[in-house]
Amino acid sequence: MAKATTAHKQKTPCQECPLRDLPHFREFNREELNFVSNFKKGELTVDAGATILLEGAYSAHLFTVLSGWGFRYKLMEDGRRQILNYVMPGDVVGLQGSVMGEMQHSTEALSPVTLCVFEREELMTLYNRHASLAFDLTWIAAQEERILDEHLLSIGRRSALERAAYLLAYLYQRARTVHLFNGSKVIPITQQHIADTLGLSIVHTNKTLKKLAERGLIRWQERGCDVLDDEGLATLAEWEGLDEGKRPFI
Amino acid sequence: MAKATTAHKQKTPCQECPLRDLPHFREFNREELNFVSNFKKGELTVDAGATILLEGAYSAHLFTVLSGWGFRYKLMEDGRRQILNYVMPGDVVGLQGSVMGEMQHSTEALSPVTLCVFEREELMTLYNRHASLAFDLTWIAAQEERILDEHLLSIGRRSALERAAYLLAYLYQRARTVHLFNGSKVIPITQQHIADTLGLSIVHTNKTLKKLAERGLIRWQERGCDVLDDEGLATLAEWEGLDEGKRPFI
DNA sequence: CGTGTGGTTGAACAATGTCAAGCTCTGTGG
DNA sequence: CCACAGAGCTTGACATTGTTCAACCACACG
Repeated sequence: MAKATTAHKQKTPCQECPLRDLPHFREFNREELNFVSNFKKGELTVDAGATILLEGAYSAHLFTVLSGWGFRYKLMEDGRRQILNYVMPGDVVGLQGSVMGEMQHSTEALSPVTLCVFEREELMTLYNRHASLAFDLTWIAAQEERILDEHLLSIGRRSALERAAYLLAYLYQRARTVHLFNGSKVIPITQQHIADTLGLSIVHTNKTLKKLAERGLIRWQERGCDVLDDEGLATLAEWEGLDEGKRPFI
Repeated sequence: MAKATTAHKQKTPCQECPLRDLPHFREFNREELNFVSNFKKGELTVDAGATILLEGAYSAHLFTVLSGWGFRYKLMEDGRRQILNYVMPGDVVGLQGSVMGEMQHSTEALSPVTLCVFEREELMTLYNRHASLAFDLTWIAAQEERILDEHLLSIGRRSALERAAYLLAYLYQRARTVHLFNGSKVIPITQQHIADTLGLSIVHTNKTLKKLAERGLIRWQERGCDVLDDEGLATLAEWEGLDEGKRPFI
C-alpha cells in the first residue's frame, strides 16, 4: 500500500527507448518517433505495491510501462477484489480514463515500475496529426479486449486447474516476449493475486497450484511462481498461446 | 444455425438514421455525417440464430447494428461456450477483426438483425481524414473494455444470484437506452444463453432465475425475460448501473 | 526475539454441477 | 386433424467442486 512514488523528471528520449529494440514491437518511422518523444513529458517510478491509478480518479496523465510488472483490478464495496489483467512493458496504462473520463478500475505495481508519462490534454493532437498512432491506440484497446475475452472464457468455463494453468502460461509467455525475466524467471505474484485473478478462494488456489507443481509444470518459489513448462500448461488449459505477430506501442 | 442472411443493397442514408435521433448518441456535424454515409456500403439483414461473424474468419467488412439483438461468444474444442457480451443498436461488430486481422470470437443474432456494412479497406481513410471519428473508434473499444471488466468482476466474484441479477439489469438498462423494447419489454434470450454468459450450468441457472422471480424482480416469459425491477436487480448485485452520458457511434 | 505476511493443511460445509426424468409448447409430416 | 419430434423449461436426487474456518509453519523485518 506504500504510495511512495518517486517522480523523476529525467527522461529517456524515445529514440533511445530500449523497448524499441525488441522484435515484438512494430518499428516507428522518424516522424512518429519524434512526435512521441515530444509527447512524453517525463518518467515516473513507483515502488512495488504502490497504486498507479485509482478507481474514480480523473487523471491528467496517460502512461506507458517502461519496466516492471503491475495489475489492474476492481473492488466491490464489501472488499471482494477481481484482478482484470496484468500490465507489462509496452502496455498503456490509463487509456480508458483518458478517452472516457474517470477511471473505473485501479492499477497497482507488483514490482518497482517505471512509466513514461504523457499529457492527456495532448491526446487529441495525436489523433489530429498522426493517423497511424491513432490507429495504434485503437489497436491497443482492441487487443486488451481480446485478452479480456480470453479471461472471461477462462473464468466462466474452465475448471480451477485449467484456469490456473491458463493464467500462468499467459503471464509467462507475455513476460518472455518483453524480456521481463532478468535471469530470475519468476513471476512476482502472491497466491492471493492468483486467487483474485481466477475468481477462487486462496485455499483452493493453493491446492490447485500444488497439483500443477506435482505435475512438474510449475514450481512455487519464495517470491512468486516459476513456470517450468508453459506449453504443458497451455495444453492442459486447451489454450492456443499468444499471438506471435508484431504489435504497436506508444 | 440458419445462416440465411438476406443481403439488401438498399441503404438508408446516415443523415436519416433513426438512431441519430436518440439522446443517447452524440451528434455528428455535417461533414462527419457525409463521410460516414459515404463509408457505408449497404445494409445486411440476418435471421434470428444466424451467425454474423465466425471465429477465425478474416472479414472484409465491419458493421454497425441498426436494429435487433445479438451476442459475441467463444467456443472451446469440447463445446463449452462462453458468451462475452451482447450487441445492440449502435454497437460496432467486427472492430477487433478489422483492426487486428482475424476474428477471435463469433457473433450471432438473437433476433432478426439489420446491420450497416462498411469496408474494412476504407478504415484507414477514416483515420487519415477524420480524427474525431478515429477517436470515437478508440472510445468504443475502450467502452467495450469497461464492460468486459465489469463482466469479469461479476463472473469472478459474484454469487450465482448476484451474477444473474447483474446481467439482467445490465441488459435491461442497455436495451432501454437504445429503445429496443417494442412494447414487449422482453429480453429475447433463452436460459441457455444466460447460463453461458454467467459461467453456470443450465440447471443451476434455472433455479437461480426462479429465486429472482420469487423476489418479484423478474418474470420468465415464453420467449425471454421480463425485467420488473431493474433497480432492485442492480442493488442486489451491488452494481452501479450504466453510464448516463452520451456516446459516439459510427 | 516478537510480529506480520504469505504459504500449507484438514475437516466441515455450502455452492454449483450432473444425471435423469417429465412437462409444455410449437412446428411438421402423415 | 392428429401424432410425433424437438426445443426449452422444471424438478429432485446425488456428486463434485470450491469455500470457510481454524490451525500451524516459515521466513523476513524491525
